[in-house]
Amino acid sequence: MNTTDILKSHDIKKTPGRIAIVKALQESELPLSENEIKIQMEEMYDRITFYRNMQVLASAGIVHKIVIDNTIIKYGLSCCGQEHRHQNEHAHFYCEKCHSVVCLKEVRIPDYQLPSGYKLFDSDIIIKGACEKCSH
Amino acid sequence: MNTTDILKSHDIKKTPGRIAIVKALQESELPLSENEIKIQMEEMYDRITFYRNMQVLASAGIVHKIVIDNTIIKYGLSCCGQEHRHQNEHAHFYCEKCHSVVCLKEVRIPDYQLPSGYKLFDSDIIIKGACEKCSH
DNA sequence: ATTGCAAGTGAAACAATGTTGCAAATATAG
DNA sequence: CTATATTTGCAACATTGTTTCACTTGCAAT
Repeated sequence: MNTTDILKSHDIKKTPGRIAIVKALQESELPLSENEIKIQMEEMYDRITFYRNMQVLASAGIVHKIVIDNTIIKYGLSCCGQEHRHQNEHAHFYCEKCHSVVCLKEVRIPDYQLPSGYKLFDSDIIIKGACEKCSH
Repeated sequence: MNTTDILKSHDIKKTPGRIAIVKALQESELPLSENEIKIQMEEMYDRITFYRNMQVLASAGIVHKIVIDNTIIKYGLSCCGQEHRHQNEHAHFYCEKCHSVVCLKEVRIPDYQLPSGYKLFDSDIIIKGACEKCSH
């Protein structure tokens, strides 16, 4: 699906900032940080608009925010906007050497047995280590 | 183990700020936020010293930092400082209604099968939902 | 108990991440 | 093309965290 259609199919207005964010993520294999997206957006980038658009894109399920720790944050493109709560959850891998983040779609998240009375809405799994390139 | 001995056994100098932080966590069933600890510390609290002491206590394995998302951060007392990487890892539960955090020591973290070449150092699991009190 | 000094503290300044209010600009439906 | 609801961009603010540096303190050796 192209960038315009992704936005249109979620009833989100097609603005230059939003198109630039989605394009940057589509052209990248890996989730990107705000700064990496900012570089691609060049002079179009505005911090406040960026945060607001990220909220819009995340609520729509088009992107997901990956919080590695409170200072390392990445944004990943979800699969054609089909990523919502309770669906398509996947773990994220953070390489402590090259600081890249990878969506581990193939790592299935097991069913946790929560203590009785607890209700599960969502879960975030961050796996830290060394990626293929960095573990030699 | 009392507060003083915990610090002494890790070769960490016993200062009023550190004692106050560890005491606040010992007296609480649940992990606490900076602000909750600050309230207990009263006029002794100083932001810079707090962050520095948290780093010291975390590297020693006395406390662990729990990042729910980049704006909700809690600090939990580890079991007698025996919590280090690769050991005693446990998931954390965040109640989206009352915003409390619970260490889920009984939820075992399964072995993930990472893609080949990837090395695991550590993992953080945040489970979000409603706690016992809030799910009725 | 005193002293020396490494370690810890606290103030100021800075940095990154994020939010809110408001006036101006714009996307899109009709 | 126009109307209008949405979006943008600026200013200001909030939270979380770090760095530098002068001053103070914990504690071990005497």
